[in-house]
Amino acid sequence: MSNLKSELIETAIGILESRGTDALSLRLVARAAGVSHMAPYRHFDNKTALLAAVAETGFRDLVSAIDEAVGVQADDALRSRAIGMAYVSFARRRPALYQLMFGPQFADHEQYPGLDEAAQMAQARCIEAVRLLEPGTGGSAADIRPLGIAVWSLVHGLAQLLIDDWLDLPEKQNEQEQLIERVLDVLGRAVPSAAADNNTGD
Amino acid sequence: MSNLKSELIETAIGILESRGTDALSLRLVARAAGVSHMAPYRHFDNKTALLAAVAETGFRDLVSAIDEAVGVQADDALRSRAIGMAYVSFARRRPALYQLMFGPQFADHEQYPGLDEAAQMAQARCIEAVRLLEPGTGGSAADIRPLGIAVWSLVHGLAQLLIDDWLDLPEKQNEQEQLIERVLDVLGRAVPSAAADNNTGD
DNA sequence: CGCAAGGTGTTTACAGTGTAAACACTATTT
DNA sequence: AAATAGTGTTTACACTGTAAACACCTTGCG
Repeated sequence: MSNLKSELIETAIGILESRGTDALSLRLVARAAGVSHMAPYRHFDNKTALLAAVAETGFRDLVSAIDEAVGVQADDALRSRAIGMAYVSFARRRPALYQLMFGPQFADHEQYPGLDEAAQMAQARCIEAVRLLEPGTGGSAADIRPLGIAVWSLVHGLAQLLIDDWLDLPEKQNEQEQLIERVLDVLGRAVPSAAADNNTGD
Repeated sequence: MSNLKSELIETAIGILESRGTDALSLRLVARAAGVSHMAPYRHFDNKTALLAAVAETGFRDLVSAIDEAVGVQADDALRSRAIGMAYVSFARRRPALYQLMFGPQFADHEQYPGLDEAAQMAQARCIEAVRLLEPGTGGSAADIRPLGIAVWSLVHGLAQLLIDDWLDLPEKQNEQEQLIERVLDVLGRAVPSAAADNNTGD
């Protein structure tokens, strides 16, 4: 019963990651899956809908990657850092997928509820990273929002800049990772103090 | 003297901002400029090259917007914040252009030197924002790098998330801006302390 | 002057794309 | 047994990026 649908998604991911975004055409996906070029339309309204399904899978993979990395760490501060690192690592490991996930194709991504939900789960991990860093502030849920957004923004922006090679990194890989850690730690340092003084006078 | 070349760039920007990225085809640009669909090839190697020229213009506009906004402010801290706000405002004002600028089309953007140079100028503004926030540390140029990257990442990521509507913002526009300011201020708060302790023990 | 050369634009042609329409087969429901 | 819904196919169309050949118009040089 419609094993084709998920097979198309997997095939699409395969093409995306092996031959790049430009090569990802509906017809190629169909051909690679061994069906006629119109078969995908029985399972997806149009190309964008297939891409949305691919992106949703991507978000779920991202969340899994974060959760795995975090599960290992015991200390709160380390777990928080691990979230950021896992996020960025995922983006670097699967750049084409990541770009698709945040691509401009899904202008009104509320049209794709699964996509939206999966993305919110990713965002939730960023908010969690903030919570872990807050010493013991229980109730100030309203003030945590800008911090959560800041974490997501930093981590997402860094991922984008890394993927698109806008930063000129050191060659050695461990130096690269050290630099990335330092960038992430900038926010890590900002968060606790932020919890202390939450109203900026302006 | 090839007035067509710049006219194609302007026409492309016009189409991009009025009808969106998907509508931006070489043939439409040519038609809108009143020439045959092959004329652009006399001035650009291919579609990507035209898009690169468009993106370069975008980066220059971004830098101008930042410089204008900053020129008004006197206080260092305010100028630093103004840089971030100008950056994000630009992205929100011209979303399609901004997406193109950072789009995945220019995989090896070193192939387009003008693009790369213009983008580096934008990055320079972020590094400047960090310098302005540093009280009086003169020589620690090496330590400023992660901070500059963090600023660029934050500001870029926030712009992307805003444009693609991943954040659910408050309706009122001044509340939106206040939220954005708070997000940017998170880093503003992190930077001075970062200058004090530059080696994270790990 | 004549004429080759190069720059700029045009027409024609082609393979590839997303998608609409009509059709075929198969399983399910009534 | 007959109607229906689901899943796949073939055919067709408008549109895309780009290659090739051709026309024109300037410019420099003998």
